[in-house]
Amino acid sequence: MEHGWNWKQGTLVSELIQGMELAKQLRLQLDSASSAESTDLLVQKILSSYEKALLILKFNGPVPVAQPQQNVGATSGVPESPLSINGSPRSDDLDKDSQDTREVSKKRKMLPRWTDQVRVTSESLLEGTHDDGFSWRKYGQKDILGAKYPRSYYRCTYRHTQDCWATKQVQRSDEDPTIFEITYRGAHTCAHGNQGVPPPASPKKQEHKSTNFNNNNNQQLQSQDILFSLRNGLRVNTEGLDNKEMAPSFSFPSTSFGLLKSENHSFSPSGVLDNSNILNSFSPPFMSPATSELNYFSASQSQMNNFGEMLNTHNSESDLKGLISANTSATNSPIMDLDFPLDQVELDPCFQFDTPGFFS
DNA sequence: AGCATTTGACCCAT
DNA sequence: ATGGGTCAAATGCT
Repeated sequence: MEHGWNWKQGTLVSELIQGMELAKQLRLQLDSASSAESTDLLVQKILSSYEKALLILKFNGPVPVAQPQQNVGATSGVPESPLSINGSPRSDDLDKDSQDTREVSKKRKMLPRWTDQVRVTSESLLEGTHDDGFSWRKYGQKDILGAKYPRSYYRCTYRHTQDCWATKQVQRSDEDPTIFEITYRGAHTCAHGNQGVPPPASPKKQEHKSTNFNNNNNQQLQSQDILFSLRNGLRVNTEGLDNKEMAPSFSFPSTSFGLLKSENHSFSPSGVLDNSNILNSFSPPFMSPATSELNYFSASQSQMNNFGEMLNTHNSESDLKGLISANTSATNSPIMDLDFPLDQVELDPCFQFDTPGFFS
């Protein structure tokens, strides 16, 4: 462990915890309809905490130490590993060298993974043409043991042309058939999904269509995304965190986009970040093109990517992971909220987490 | 013709 | 041995 990072990590955790506590206070205040001033103050404090945390993350940069490939996609969300991927890893590579196949498989396994739960409304059922700006191609469907509905497998259309290894799985919920659990793996590296989305067919769709930002510029927008995400109720799921996959699952409440948008206008993160593009970073409800599976995001994939990547970037697995996995094992629940540590871990609010040596 | 989906088979991890 | 994930030929659609 690097001492410098330990210290920053401690501060980071401290800031995050503080932000979480403040958010809880805010929630209480909202429940009790407190004054707007105190609410604003809390919001500012929360934002300040997360900003600090983000700055810590940002200035640390990628961990230079050789790491397992699980975090190679720290900035782009998709591994930029030297592994040679030719898009046809199976039969072709088998002939050439089985090593390649293994590495491809390994790479795929290491892709960050997160899950989004989305609810299908009758409206979206009818619209049927929602798009998240990314182009998916279905490559498989399987009946899953114990699941009522089959699971569908999608990959980025531009896997071969742009070496984009993003995939997603869509699984209809047994309990609530209107809910689709979408598991994403890897972030898009293709330009298509993140360039300006083609003009929508109707003004209504324009409202739902996101202008996806370019992945290459993701870094600039990460902070905005994260702040916005947090402000709108970030949920972190550990689905898939089976102690091998490090990427936490980020789930955003399926709030209506109208609400998100209107709220966002008043969101000003202390002037440090230009949030003028935040609106554009959100993806609309969508339906996978030409598929029978309905799904839509409540928040853009890139947002979830970004946050997961931020947490992964530095591979400071120990503490954040520790917090998460500890709870996972304690509850044995596949899904849990990020706010668990504050409920289950007794923290002295006055404790100085950035005390040198605390995390070493 | 070109692209997407379907679906049985295969591979791999457990 | 089994289940999940992926491939790729067959088929469908535009």
